[in-house]
Amino acid sequence: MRTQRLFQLLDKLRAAKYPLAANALAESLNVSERTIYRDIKSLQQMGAPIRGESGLGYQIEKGYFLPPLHFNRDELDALVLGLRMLASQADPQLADAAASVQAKVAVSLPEHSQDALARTPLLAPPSQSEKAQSNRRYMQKIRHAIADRKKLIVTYKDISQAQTKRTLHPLGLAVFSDIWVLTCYCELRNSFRNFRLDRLLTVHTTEEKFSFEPSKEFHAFLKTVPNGNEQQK
Amino acid sequence: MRTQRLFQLLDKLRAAKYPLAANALAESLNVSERTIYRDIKSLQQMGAPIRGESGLGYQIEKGYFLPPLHFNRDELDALVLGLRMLASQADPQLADAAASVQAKVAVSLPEHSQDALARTPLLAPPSQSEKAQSNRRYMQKIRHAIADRKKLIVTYKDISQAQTKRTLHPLGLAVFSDIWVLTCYCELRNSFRNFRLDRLLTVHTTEEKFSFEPSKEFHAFLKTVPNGNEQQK
DNA sequence: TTTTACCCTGACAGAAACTGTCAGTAGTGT
DNA sequence: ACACTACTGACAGTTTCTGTCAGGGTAAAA
Repeated sequence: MRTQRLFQLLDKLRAAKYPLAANALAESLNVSERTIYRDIKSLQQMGAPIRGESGLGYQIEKGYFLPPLHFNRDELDALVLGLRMLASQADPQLADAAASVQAKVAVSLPEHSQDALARTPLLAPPSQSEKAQSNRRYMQKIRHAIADRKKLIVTYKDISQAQTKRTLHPLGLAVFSDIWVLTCYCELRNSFRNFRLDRLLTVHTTEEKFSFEPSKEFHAFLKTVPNGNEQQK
Repeated sequence: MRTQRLFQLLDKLRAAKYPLAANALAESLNVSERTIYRDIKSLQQMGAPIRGESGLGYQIEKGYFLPPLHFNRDELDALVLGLRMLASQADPQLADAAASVQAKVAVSLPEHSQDALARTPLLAPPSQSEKAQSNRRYMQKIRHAIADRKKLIVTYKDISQAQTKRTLHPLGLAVFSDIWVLTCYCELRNSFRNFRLDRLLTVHTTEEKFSFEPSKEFHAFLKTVPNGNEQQK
């Protein structure tokens, strides 16, 4: 538990460009400042080159304990543009995560590649269109419900403008350029249903978890789709 | 406390030439065997390549130094979905690169995260629409020209269906959900011009390189765009 | 086949470590 | 002087960790 957090702390420090203050770290790791101070001390005692400056925050000597990752130019392009495309459409939390991935990968790269990362001339400007906004609206809630296997109660406006309210097992999300579709198992109809995120009127996460039933899982749904949509292996 | 011991354990395994049995490790670290089993399990979950064989003991793959990257669930989601979104629209070479990034990251991840990667229930099915196809058509050529700073000669069909042929300095690409736009400096007009990839009729890469002129570079173009499109912080 | 030498797991209660809170000191830059 | 931050000690409550016990496996030697 603590060990995990120590590694997370290291990761955050490595990824950060500027000094990080204890209170910021405390918040992002969901512990008190006091604990951060204790953790930092532990890391220092274990040899990590972390220095803290009053009024500033903590910094770690760069290059400390890094895994050797080697990406060629195409791979860097793919990584950066992929993350940018995601960030341009996803909810803020996921967009932050994308930035954090890029930061973590960046520090584990040779220096000349680090510049290349940020300067990649492949952009995906954040979309502020109405559709994009409504996609984002419940995205985070839905992602979490999928991950936690919590039932959702949603009201949905279908193509004919009719509103329906259902209890669902959220299974997965699929993106078709700018249309996001939530795949669910519908309790009422006893079958798989898909919902466009921009047509969801309300989404309520229940505390009730749905249990594992092979025939009602995402992979079962995918098998019903002719064009094997499973992305690469 | 425990963290310390985990490192000691790692050290002992690395230093040992022959397999070490749990009871020997227990004695040298002054804990019970049970604790050793638990510690080993923790290390394995953190990605350490330790294998235990009945009747023998534990050995670690040599050359292993440190549990490397750590991504949380959101970060893994961002990485995977970002790469999938990219792969759904990009040219085959870039799509392959995306797969390769995922593979490289996967191997540097703790065991339990590796599964999570492939099973992420966030998809972006490859788009086979006409528009997607025409986006892909010259994408690779263009990416390389941007990277190599080689002039392009293109014929383009603009909104009014008029065809034009130009010599361009390709500077960057921008993605707006399913529309890909190539930003260029146009030699003829002496200004920046944008071209939709799906409106390009022909693209020819010349061997002539364009030289560096700050006012004709991508970052100069970006400054002319009000909505600071530079991604991430 | 039996024995030996190990790996590995679950349960549980007591021990130890960790944590938040509070209260206070000290350094650094504006 | 003020704002902001690193740091430390003490203490009680909570969580995690540990050892013990009681099994179940596997692979090779005897």
